[in-house]
Amino acid sequence: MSRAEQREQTRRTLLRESRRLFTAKGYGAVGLSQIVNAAGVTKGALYHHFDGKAALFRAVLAQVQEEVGRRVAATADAEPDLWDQLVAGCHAFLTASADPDVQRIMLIDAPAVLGWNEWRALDEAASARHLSDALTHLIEAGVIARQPVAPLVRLLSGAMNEAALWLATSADPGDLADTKAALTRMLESLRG
Amino acid sequence: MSRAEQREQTRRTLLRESRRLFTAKGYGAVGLSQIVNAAGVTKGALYHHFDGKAALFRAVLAQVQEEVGRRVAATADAEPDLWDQLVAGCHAFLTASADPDVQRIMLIDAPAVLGWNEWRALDEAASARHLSDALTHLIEAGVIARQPVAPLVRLLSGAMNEAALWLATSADPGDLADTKAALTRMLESLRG
DNA sequence: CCTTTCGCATACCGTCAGTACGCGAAAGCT
DNA sequence: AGCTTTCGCGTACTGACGGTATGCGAAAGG
Repeated sequence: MSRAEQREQTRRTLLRESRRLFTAKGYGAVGLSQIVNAAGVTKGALYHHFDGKAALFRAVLAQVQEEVGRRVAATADAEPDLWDQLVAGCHAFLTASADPDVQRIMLIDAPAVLGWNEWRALDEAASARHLSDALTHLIEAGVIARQPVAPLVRLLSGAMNEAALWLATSADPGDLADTKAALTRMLESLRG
Repeated sequence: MSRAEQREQTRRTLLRESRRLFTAKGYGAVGLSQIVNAAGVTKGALYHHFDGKAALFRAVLAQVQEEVGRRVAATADAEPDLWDQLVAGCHAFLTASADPDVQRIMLIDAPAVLGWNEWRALDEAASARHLSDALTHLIEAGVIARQPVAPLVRLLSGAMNEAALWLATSADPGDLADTKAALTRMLESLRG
């Protein structure tokens, strides 16, 4: 195996195993020794690829955010109508957030580990950007009233994040439908 | 000084200093040695009063939540009309969340330190309960449509938490007014 | 075939949360 | 008052953690 291949494989294994452990136990409860044991390497390898525990977490977070962003964008783009794209994207975000990786890594640990400011910047670049773009286009198209977009994005993004976490612990499968209905009603209020 | 007085004073000093440090640096970046130094005691005293670092944080969080709950309830109760109570309470929550203690301790660190489940239970008992009660009363009174309350509470609670954090880093003072306006529009959609 | 590169292992360090135990002063008891 | 018990807290220690310095051995380059 060539050196480049070996390097890539080690890096991918570290990302995979750390993501698994972070998801299962949370950032604080996972030691570097557990990660390198699971990956079959040593701390030397880890520090050769990443600047430390937080940097490793950052790389894992980037993966998760990229996956969520792709899923949301794909679902939204399937709708021809601009308004339907917004609704479909929001529903897709709720669905994607059912993934335990998303919940623990992206919604719970990330703000505390990276600080809220950095988390917000990454969230903006990944998923919230789609929401921001959609709302801007809808305003340009005259579908919803002209108003500041930034506060709306934060309100809606926060609502969806929190609802997603709540749905994770919910026993009643009807809760997802109820939440989507309530969220849709909130969105509809923008069209009024 | 009597033993009871001494005990009480040590406990209060520990709570005060740890709250100050947690707010300034965040839970993870504060060591127990810093806390006991600031309080003028030793780790023996800390472990005599609390079961550990997480338990100390829990006690601090309870303080913060209680303060926020009181402020929100007081503002809401000043309104005679049931609907105005809801709006006033939500606005009061946004205002109260401008406090750095609330942001760092209650909104950022608490979910990661205690886990989201415990955080949610405490949040429910403290501040979200008021929101839940208000919505239930409004449904009983026929002011808003009959619908599941729990998803609404999570959506609105999450929206306000996130908006509060965003407002904290906002430079434009008009953002608060814009956010309150957007939030009010969301609430109005319930009356439709 | 010799040299350089570099991916990674080994061994170590400072700091942290948490624990075991002892002291000394206040509180109860006769 | 004196004697004992209680208990608030200090002291001294431990294991585990994140992080660093350094060395080795195989692949790449000439």
